[in-house]
Amino acid sequence: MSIAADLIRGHTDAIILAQLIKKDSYGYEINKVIQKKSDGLYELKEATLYTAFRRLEQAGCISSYWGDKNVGARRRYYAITDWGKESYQRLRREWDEAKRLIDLLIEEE
Amino acid sequence: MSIAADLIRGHTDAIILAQLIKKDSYGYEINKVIQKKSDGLYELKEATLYTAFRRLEQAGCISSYWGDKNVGARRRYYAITDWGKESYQRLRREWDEAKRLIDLLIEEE
DNA sequence: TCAATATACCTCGCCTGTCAATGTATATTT
DNA sequence: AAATATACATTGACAGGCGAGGTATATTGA
Repeated sequence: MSIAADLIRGHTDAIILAQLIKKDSYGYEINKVIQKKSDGLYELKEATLYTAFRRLEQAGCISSYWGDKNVGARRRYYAITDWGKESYQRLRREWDEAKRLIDLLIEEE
Repeated sequence: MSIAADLIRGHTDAIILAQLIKKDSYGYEINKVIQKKSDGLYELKEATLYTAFRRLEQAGCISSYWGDKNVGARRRYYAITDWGKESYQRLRREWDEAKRLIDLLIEEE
């Protein structure tokens, strides 16, 4: 990973929710998709990822269930809730606003 | 302030340096300019602001000097260094990259 | 006149998100 | 049989942000 991770800080939840809107998924897979999407520039650290899952579940944004144990290592699948979808939309709006604001404030006048 | 401050996290230094590129300034003034520019949507908390000054001075990005005591309360002025200008340019490039990446990762496909 | 407000700086301690390190277990590949 | 990939999880430390508290001077308005 080469991008300044500090700048992505705070967007972890939105990134995860964005994946779960498409389909239920599990930690390892979500991270692989993110790495691929970002062309290897970014990845969620495992500790960060699983911390985020706990936080999102705690907040009622996602729910989890164990996948079929018959294939490979056990997987904990996550599904986005209605509240999670609302939260995702809110986070997107906040990102648009923050982006506009930061652009405004760091420009060289 | 109404914008999610967590999303601005990590941009404090860039925001301050952007102001100091234009002219030497001091904490209180910088904060007022930011509030005005953002139309009251954002302000740096004092603790955040002064912590950032220490950090930036420590890093050699800015230098400071006391202003004329004859008018009003004493002011500590800050000036951006050559290294600070380089850092600012780097932070801007990193922001452009981070922005692109976040847009990519939080989009609904 | 004098109380309130504005200007201006500073620090302490807590909170939160991130992450390196470490651990567990199974499946596949060599 | 060993190495690698898949998959999840926790602990402890770190860094940035910030609420709360403090100091001091200047201006304004009742």
